[in-house]
Amino acid sequence: MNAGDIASQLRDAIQRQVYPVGAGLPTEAALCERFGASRYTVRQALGHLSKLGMIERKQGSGSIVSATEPQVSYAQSMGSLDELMQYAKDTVLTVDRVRLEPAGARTAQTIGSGVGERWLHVSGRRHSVGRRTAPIAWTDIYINPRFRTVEDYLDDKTVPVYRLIEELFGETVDQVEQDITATLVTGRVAEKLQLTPRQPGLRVIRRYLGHDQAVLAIAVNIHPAGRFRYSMVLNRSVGL
Amino acid sequence: MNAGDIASQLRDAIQRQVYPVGAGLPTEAALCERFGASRYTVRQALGHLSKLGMIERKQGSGSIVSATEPQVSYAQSMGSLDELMQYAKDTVLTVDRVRLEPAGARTAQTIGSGVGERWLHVSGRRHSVGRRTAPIAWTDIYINPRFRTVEDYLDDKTVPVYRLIEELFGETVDQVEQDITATLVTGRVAEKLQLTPRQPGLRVIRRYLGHDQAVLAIAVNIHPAGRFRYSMVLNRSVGL
DNA sequence: ATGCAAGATTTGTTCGAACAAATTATGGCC
DNA sequence: GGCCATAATTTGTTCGAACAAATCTTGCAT
Repeated sequence: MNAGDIASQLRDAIQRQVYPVGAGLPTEAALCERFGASRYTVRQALGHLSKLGMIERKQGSGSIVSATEPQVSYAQSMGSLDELMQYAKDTVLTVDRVRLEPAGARTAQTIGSGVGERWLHVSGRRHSVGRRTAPIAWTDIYINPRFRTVEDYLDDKTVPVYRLIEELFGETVDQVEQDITATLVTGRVAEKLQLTPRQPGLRVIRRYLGHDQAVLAIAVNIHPAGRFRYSMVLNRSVGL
Repeated sequence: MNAGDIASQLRDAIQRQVYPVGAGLPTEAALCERFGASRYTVRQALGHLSKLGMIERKQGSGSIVSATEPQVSYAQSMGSLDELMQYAKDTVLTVDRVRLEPAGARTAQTIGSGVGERWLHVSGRRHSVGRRTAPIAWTDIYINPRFRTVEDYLDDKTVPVYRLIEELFGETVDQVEQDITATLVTGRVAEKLQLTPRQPGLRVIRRYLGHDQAVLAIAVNIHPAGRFRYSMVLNRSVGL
């Protein structure tokens, strides 16, 4: 009997509650005898179930059933943060203004900072590279004052700000929180985006968090309808 | 030398371009000799590098270096499709209409079917459960005619349609494609959502794909601004 | 030179064995 | 009974070996 078959049979047994959740599985030695397989093969099968999240194994103690169904999860296939941004490689940020300014009440709410904290505020338009088209987004970036010296490196517009922070300060972005809402594009932003006012748009807020959950930077993007679509593909994956 | 050390040394060698990307790694036998380890141990180390996405292995051919750095990926933490939908558990779908109707040109474009194909079209409003609030979405669901008999099971409104298909037909949703765009909510939809016309909204299209990339169903959700926010948290992870 | 078949190479899978490390059970001592 | 050292149990890791499956190489026949 090969590893796959053994794993399959054990999975069935667990689902038929031959081994209920919380109960122990037979020992490796016992399974070897039952299936007439070597310990290597049995261990491969058990390792598979473990990866599926159906059992937990503990040295010296044994294996216990932790779930009756594989812990499926849908993982977004994303190789890097650039893919999260999707357009980073093909777009250029044209900086309109850079200022170290105190957060107003609404801004503090948006970026989760204290009112009056002086974060570096970078704003500008994001264009497709190469072609002379209307901008695809208006961007407001709020950078933690700890990293305010990135201001001097904003020339190279193809490098995302979060990457600048990573490289210049040795920080790593460990987590990104992203919110997407619908909004009405009006006033100055509509003008900058060469848009007739009161058009619908996508408001994408990204919070870049460091290893200790500290906020490194926040980017607020306003995308006019029709110029941007947020796509993702989620694959069924098992375990993790 | 143990498996971890071997993996670590090979990783260093790859990063120092002793084995450049595209080039082949030494064979297992050679690595056994070099590190004075058994083939089992060497294979464990190679398997680790493979999981990290740094090498690709092919039976009969050998291992080639595919990347100089571990392929870090930002994985969306999502235990199930219900989490992708986010609101499934706390909302109820009130079905307005169910019809087997031929796809028009625009609908066929949206759902990726042929014009004239008769898909089961379910439309309705999605409410928060319990409270008498304005609906948070207008939903159009297009179901592959293969599964049109789910029509008889639509009563239990808390069960998402994709789950009905999974359970009734033994299908599994292997992939979900999701597109988010901004839109203007007008006409009949605005009315059904108790909305003054020309409000901005979020248009979320989800395509549920089976194991052979076959389209099982498509859901189009229109969320009025302010009543819905699409949030996600992405964690840095290595390997996948 | 070309094409194909046989052989060599390389990774994939399984076996039996041995020891290490962690946990649990046992038994004696107070 | 309670405590602690010891033994037994169980999983973790590694070894050497053998064969299978996929790929590549070689050499022969045409």
